[in-house]
Order: sequence, then C-alpha cells, then structure tokens
Amino acid sequence: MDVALPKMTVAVDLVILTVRQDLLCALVINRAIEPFKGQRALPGGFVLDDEDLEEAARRELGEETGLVEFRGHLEQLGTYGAPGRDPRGRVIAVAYLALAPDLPTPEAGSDAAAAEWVPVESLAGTLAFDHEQILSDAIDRARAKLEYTPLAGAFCTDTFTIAELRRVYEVVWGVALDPRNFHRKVTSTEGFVEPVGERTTRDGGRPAQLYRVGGAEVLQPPVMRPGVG
Amino acid sequence: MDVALPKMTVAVDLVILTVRQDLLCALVINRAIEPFKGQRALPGGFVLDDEDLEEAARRELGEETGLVEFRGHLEQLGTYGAPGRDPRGRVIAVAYLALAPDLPTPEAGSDAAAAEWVPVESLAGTLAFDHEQILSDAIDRARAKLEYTPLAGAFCTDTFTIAELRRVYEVVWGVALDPRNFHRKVTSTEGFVEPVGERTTRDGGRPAQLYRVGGAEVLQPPVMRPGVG
DNA sequence: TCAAAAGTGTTGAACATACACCCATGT
DNA sequence: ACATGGGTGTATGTTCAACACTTTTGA
Repeated sequence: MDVALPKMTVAVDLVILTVRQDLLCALVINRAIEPFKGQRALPGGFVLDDEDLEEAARRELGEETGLVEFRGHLEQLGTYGAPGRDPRGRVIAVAYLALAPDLPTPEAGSDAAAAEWVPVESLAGTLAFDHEQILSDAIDRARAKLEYTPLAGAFCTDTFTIAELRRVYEVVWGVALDPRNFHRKVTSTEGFVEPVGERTTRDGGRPAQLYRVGGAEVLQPPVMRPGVG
Repeated sequence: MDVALPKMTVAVDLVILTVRQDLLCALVINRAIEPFKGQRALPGGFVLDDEDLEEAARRELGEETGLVEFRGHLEQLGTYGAPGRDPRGRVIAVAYLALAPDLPTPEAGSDAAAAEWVPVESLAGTLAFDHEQILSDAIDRARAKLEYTPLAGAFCTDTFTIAELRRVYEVVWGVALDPRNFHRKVTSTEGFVEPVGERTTRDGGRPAQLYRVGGAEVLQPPVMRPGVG
C-alpha cells in the first residue's frame, strides 16, 4: 500500500423509523457504557473485518429489533467522519436508514433490551455523538423520498388500507391530506399499490379494500406533494 | 475502546461530472501504479488522520482539477466497502459527486497530469476497482437531482443563457426539450435563475439574456421531467 | 435577404383542488 | 337512527405540451 496510512474504525449506525399512534418514531437505545453512558443514541455497531457494510447494518438491525429477518426498506443514508465525532478515537460511521411497519417493542433478553421507540420530536438535544444530525438527515431523506418514490408502503404492514397509507404521509410530512383525492391518486397510479381482494373494518366505518405495495416498478411515480390536496 | 476492533483504511473517490461538447463527461485518471496499473480510475486518495471526509474530498478535487478553489457543487454520494473491492486490503471508499462547468483540461505538471475528461459512455468496462458502479450511481444521482432541485446551474459557468442551461438537461437526460416551454418554465419559477442584465450572442442568433443561479432558496422547486415538453 | 436562435401568445388536454354526495359498517 | 370512515362524481382552476408567430442578431 502506501506509507503510514491512517487506519480507522468503521461503524454502522441505524436510523429505524416507524409510524406509531400517528407519530413518527425512531428506535433508540440507552447507552450502557461510556462514552455518553446513560444517554440515548442510535443503535449501531462496528463493521467486522470480512463484512460488507450493508451486511453489518442488517446484522445490527436484527439484533436491535429482535427480528431474525428484517422485512422493510433499508438504504444507505450517508457517512459521518468528522475527526472529533467519537471521543474514543477516529470512528467513521456509515449511517443506514430503515423504514419499518409498527413493530412490537423489542423484548427484554435480547441485545435490544434497552431499545425503545421514541417520537422524533422528543429526541431533540438528547442524543449522543452526532446522532442528532444523522437523525435529522434521515428524516429529511424520508420526507423527500415519499415525494417522488412509492416508498410509503415500507411503513405499512403486509396489507394496508388506503387510509393507513395516507396517514403515513400525513405523519411524516405533518400535513393533512384530502382522503378522497389521495385515494384517487394512489389507486389510479399504475403499479403504486395493488388490491389484495379483501376488506377490513379495522379502521371503523365502511369496510376498506386491502392493498399491498405494487410488485412491478412504477415507471413514472407521481409526485406526491405535501400540499393540501 | 473494544477488544480487537478491525481497523480499516478510508479513501475518498471523486466523480467529477461536466458537460462538454454536448456530452456528459467524467474526469478520470490513468493509474501509474499497481494495482490496476495503466487502467483508468476515478480520482481519489486516502483520508488523513485528522481530516474530515469532505475536507479530504475538496483537497483531492483541487489536486486533480488543478483548481485552487473549486467552485461548483460537491456532495457525498455513498460509501463502498465490500471486503474484496481493493486487492491491497480492506479499504472503505467514501464517494463524492462534483458537478463542474466545462473546465479546461488539467495541465501537466500537477498531480492531475494523467487526468482527462472522457464521455461517460466511453467508460463502460474500463474502470478499475468498483469505480464503474460508483460512476453509474453518480450519474443516476445527477439525473435524479436535476429533476427536483435547481442544480443544473452547477454545470454552467458564472453566467449562462437559458439555452445553455437547457442543453445541460438535454445532455444529462439524453432527451430533447422544447426551447420555448423550457424558457418559460425556468424563468417563471421564482428564485430558479436571476437575470444579470446583460446579453450575449455567443450562441448565435438573437442576443440572449444572461442569467446566474438564483441566490435565494427555491421554496418549491418545479419538477423538471425528462419528458418532451 | 436569409438562417438561426430568443422569446411571447394561444389553445386543448391533463391534472389538481375542493367539496357534494352516496355507501357500508359498528353501536 | 346515527356516527364513522370508504369511496365516487364533478366543477373549477392551474399547469403542461404543442406549435404559430414575432424579434433580433450575423452572414
């Protein structure tokens, strides 16, 4: 290689977002060790010697959520490497963004014992390291991606009603959308969602069609704007 | 820290894109040393011990383009860390995307002596490491960003005509746009571009107004679609 | 006078917003 | 019966695509 190349530790940090009780929530842990002991932080861990980055992210994701296999959306968010960001030394953090349906609270006994879902608004000023910046970038990314990709389904369970999907947009963007126009837009966009042929009354009122995320690629996704309509 | 944490080398790789002679081009170097000696690669280098990631990217950018201070757009693209991607050992590459106006070819004498602008279509199958993947991701990113951000100006010189700006979209997307509708859309969007008060005839024909990139943030950027209009 | 490029006007189609209205269920 | 949410119809306004047409230069 070259002379005296600096060697650094590489970590993955996870921003796992979900919508619960009409609030955008992130999974955070309570740090059991120094530094920042007792403070909240994003889940994460170090990348092993022969491990790919996404592989490390999926491993941590499984450990933190208690799920053997994570079904949902996972994407790389960005890499944070300011020299002073970790008091233990030079640590490069590759952040990943995961979007999950409303998972049960992680159970005790696993590594995730100290993990909990917290509304993102309650996290301001409480996170260790530069994790507040990472979280903020993650929320920006999620908001932006809803606008021009059919990603909202990643926040939903296997099958969902149009109203449940709409609530995802409303919570993430913090706006109210017209239920009727939203319904039309989503169902009339080829490949966005596909009906599953069943109905549910779990939202109350008249039974609603159940849908799942569209299987085929959406050729020209509609621009979902956080407007009023 | 912890026991036996793997330490890795961290590099930055640069995808520097520009539009020259109606072609989308990237700056590539010819590797002078092993591995992949003689082959083309993206410019890049290792991150120093006390250096931030973007700082390293800007340093390399200056060295490769021969510019003291790079004026243009620079953003983090993604991080590539597959265990086998560098035959010398575990190297994590943080890729950055730079968009530049049509710069002069880097001069000999600098580190950039071996650097040259190459149309991206000519690069298929010629790049070292996983740089073809990185380049492909960079082009995808640039294409997507033109659609929903006012970023095209980063490809232009200080002042430019609407037709020159349009040619950026046409080259990056590989489509023809209607000059008249494009003109209307761009000039009627508040903050997208601002007139500089001068005219030029460098494109031939009737003199065109010169513009510069809008100073204020564009509140609601228009969706520029690679359609026909 | 002609070619070339800038820029404006106009028109029909597509789409978005707002909202009236009906449907199907639980209580 | 009535409240609740699902879903359709429709009017109005805005934006978009297409293109006719005028303006201003260089050759």
